[in-house]
Amino acid sequence: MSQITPAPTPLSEHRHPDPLQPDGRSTRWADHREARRAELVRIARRVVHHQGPDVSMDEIASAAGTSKSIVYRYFADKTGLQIALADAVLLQMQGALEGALRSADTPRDGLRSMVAVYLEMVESSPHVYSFVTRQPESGAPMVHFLDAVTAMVATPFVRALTESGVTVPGPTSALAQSWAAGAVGFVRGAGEWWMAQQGEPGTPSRDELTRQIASWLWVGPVGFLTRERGSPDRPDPSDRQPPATQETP
Amino acid sequence: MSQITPAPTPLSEHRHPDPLQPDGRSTRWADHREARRAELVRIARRVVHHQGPDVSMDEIASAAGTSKSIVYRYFADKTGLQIALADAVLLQMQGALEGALRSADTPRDGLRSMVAVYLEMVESSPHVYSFVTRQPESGAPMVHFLDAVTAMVATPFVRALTESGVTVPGPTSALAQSWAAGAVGFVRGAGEWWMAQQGEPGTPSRDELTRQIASWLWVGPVGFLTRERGSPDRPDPSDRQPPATQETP
DNA sequence: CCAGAGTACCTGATACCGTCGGTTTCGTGA
DNA sequence: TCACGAAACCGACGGTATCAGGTACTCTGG
Repeated sequence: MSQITPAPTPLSEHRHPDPLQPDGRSTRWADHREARRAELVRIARRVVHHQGPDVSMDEIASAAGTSKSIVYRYFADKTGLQIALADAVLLQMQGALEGALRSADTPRDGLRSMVAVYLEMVESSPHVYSFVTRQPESGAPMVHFLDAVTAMVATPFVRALTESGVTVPGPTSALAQSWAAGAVGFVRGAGEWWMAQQGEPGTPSRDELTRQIASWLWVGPVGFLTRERGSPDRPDPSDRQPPATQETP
Repeated sequence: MSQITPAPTPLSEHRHPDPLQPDGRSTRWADHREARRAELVRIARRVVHHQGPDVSMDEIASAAGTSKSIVYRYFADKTGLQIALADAVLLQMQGALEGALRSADTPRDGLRSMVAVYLEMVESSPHVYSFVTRQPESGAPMVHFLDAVTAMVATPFVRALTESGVTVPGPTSALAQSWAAGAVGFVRGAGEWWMAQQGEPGTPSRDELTRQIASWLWVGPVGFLTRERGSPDRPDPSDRQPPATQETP
C-alpha cells in the first residue's frame, strides 16, 4: 500500500474469475468484458443514485436492459457490485483530490482537501454514498469503501511520520492507521450528522463544516476554540468543565 | 414452553375500578408486558452475542422458547428490537460511565472515560455492537445507537461551551453536535479498525488505544506528536508533520 | 350478596405472503 | 455446436393473518 491508490483490484472473492484463459480468442473478449463490466457499474451507480441504496439486483439488471444472470456473470454477488461501485467512486474522488492537493502547500491544507472531497461526495449523491458504505450482511468485517479511504489517508500520514523523524513506541504504521481510521470515522460521523440535519436552521454550509472538521482533526476542539477566542495556539489542558453525567437515553 | 399466562399479576382488590380507565381487563397485563419485553431483549442480546448479528427473527423467537408472533407483539419490527437492544446497552454504558466520571476531574479525563466505555463495549461483544450499529434497510437515516451516544457526548460539551463563555458564530448547539458526531465517528472508526486488526502484531491494547484516541480528539495529532517528543503542550501550528501531498496512482 | 354466564383482552402456534439474493434450466442465434 | 442470456426457480427471511385457547373482569338474576 505504498501508493495512494485505492486498491482498484480488491478481494477477488467477490469478483468473478475470468473463465477464459489467455488462449488467443479469449483476449478478444477480455476487453469487451471489462468494458461491459464498467458499463454495468455506471448504470448501477445511476440507478442507486435515483432509486436509493435499497435497489434490488433485479432493478439494476432491468435498468441495464438485461437480466440478473448477466449481472451475476460480472459480479460474484451484491457485495462484489458494491465494491466495484465503490472503486469507481474512489477513483473519481482521487481525481478531485489530486487537483485540490496541487494547490495545497501545508499539510493542514491537504487534510482540509481530503475532508472537502469526502463531503462533496456525500453531498453529491447521498444514495450512492449510503450504498457504498453499507456493511454487507454477514460479510467482511470492513467495508471496502471506508477501508480504501482510510488507506488513502494513512499513506501520506505514515510517510510524514517517518520523514519527520518522529519516534514513537511500536510500529508507526499501526499508529498512522489507527489515526486514519479514526479521522475517516470523524468525517463520516460529522458528515452523516450534517446530511441528517439538512433543513434545520443553524446547519453549517459544506464549506463551513469542512473547515470545522479539519480544524478539529488537526488541533482538537481545545486548539480550535482557544484560537476562536484570540490566543491562537495554547490548548490549556487544565481547562474547565465538560464531560459529566447526563440524562437517560 | 410456558403456560398461556405466566403470572399476569392479579391486581384485584388493591386497585379500585377507575371509571376513567376503560377496563381492568386491559390494564391487568401492563407490567407483565413490560417484564416480558425486557426478557425478550435480554434473550435477543444473548442470542446475538453468540450467533452473530445476522440472526433471524425466527431464531430469536425460538431461543426465547416461542414463535415470531410473540416477538412481533412486543416490537414493531426488527428495527424496533434493535432499538430496544441498543437502549439496554446504552443504559449499561451509562452506568459504567457515571462510575468512571466520578473519578475524573479534568474534562479530558472525562473524554477518556467515554472512549474507554465505548471501546469496552465493542470488545465485550463485537456481535452485539455490530447488531446495534447496523443501519436498518430503508429506514431512519440515523442509527439509534450512534445517535444516542452522540447526544451523550454533545450534552456535556455544549454545557462546557456555554459555561466557558466561548462565543462562536451561529448556534453553539450545532457546533457541539457536529463535534460530538465526529468524535463518536472517530471512536467508531478507530474501534472497528482495532477489532479488525486483532491478532496482527503491533495492534495496541485497548488501554493504549483509548489514550491514543482521547489524545487525538483532544489536541489533534500535532499536539499529540509534539508531546511525544518532549514539549508537552505546544502544538506549533506551522509544523512539519502529516497529511501532505502525495503522488499519483 | 353471590353464582355463573358472558365478554374483553390477552397469549401463542402455524400457515402464509411478498421480496430478494442467488442458481439452474433451457431456448436460441451465430 | 456452444456460449449467451432470459426466465423460471429456490431458499431464506421479514412480516402478517388466522385461529384456537385461556383468564380475569363485569354483568345479571336469584
